[in-house]
Amino acid sequence: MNASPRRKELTRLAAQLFVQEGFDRTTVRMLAQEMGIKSGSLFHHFKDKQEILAAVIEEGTQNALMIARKALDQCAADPEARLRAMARAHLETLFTDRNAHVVALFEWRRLDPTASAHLSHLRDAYEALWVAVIDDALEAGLIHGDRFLVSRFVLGALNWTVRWYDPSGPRSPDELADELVAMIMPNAV
Amino acid sequence: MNASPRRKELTRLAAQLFVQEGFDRTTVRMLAQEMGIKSGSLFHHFKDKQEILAAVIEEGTQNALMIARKALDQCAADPEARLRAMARAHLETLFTDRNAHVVALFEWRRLDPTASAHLSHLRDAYEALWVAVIDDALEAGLIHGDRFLVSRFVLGALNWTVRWYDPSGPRSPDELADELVAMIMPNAV
DNA sequence: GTCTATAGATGGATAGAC
DNA sequence: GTCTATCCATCTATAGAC
Repeated sequence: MNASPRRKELTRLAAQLFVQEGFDRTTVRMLAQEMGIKSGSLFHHFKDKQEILAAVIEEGTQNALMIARKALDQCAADPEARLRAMARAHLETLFTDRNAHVVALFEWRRLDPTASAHLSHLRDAYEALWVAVIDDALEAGLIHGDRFLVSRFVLGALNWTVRWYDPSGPRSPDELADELVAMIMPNAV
Repeated sequence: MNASPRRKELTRLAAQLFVQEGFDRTTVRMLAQEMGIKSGSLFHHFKDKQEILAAVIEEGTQNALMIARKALDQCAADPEARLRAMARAHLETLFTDRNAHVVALFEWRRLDPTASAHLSHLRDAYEALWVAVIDDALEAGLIHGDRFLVSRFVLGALNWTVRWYDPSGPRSPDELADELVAMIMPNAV
């Protein structure tokens, strides 16, 4: 839709608040203050609060998709390397880029049905990327199990890091990703 | 605290609504209606909405702890069997017993600091159970990695099932748990 | 594009009768 | 222990001036 630089910046600030407080507890007054305007002015940029959430989630999922594609493009065809690259990319969008992807994952249910339907193809595209990479690893015999189950377990393990991992701690997001891959692929290096 | 049968029943109903709607979107009027009383009467049983959440989360964590302990008591000392038992117990409290444990996991951040501090020992006891079981599997050489990382990855994979798994589908929670254990322990049966 | 002002709705919680 | 009635805070969203 509308993707003015101004709106992009406002979306970025909204994402930050949504992660800190959760969507429901974030008021339009809080959003406006963070953006340096009054709450009434906010509705010049967004139709309503729902549209802000939709913008954040679209941004976050789009971003995750782009980062993952770039990561896959830059690495070899080796299934293990590709799996590692996906895990790293996922954590990068959660902790380095920050916020918007976290909102997409944890506040998806707060989208109204229309917005959810409109954005689901983005989420599906991202998950399809994962299933393809998992598939390759399965065919190469690196891991075993059902493609969808493995994908969802791995994504669950990665997503839940938001609840406990401190990116300013001793371990980098990349190391974290590598540890997860090592856990499910014990025969590799 | 107070654990009258009446309060237990109200807590159970509250858990159901909190899972369906989320804590923030659940109003005291909705809670009262589900309980068959008027909203004013609710405050005879609970000091405020926060106390309802605390009751649900205490119930959910307590329950997870009990189920897990019982499961461990009933199985052999074999590390693989114990890990499988823990995974099964975890999914059992999420999908069979239902609701209260889901609230404990997904709405913990909504607890006020006092309640959170008061309940954290329960959550810690449950996680300690996990770390101990993971530890045994590590020492037995069944899996590899850091004890805390493995625990959190596994718990993350299990917790995230709430977002996608349909317990009324073809796969039972026990089968799901077994698939996860197989994923990280590929050399076992 | 931002402001002030406020409408209109809904939320948590209380008081006091029964 | 439940009811009715209601207070009061707060929230989303709108209207119209600048």
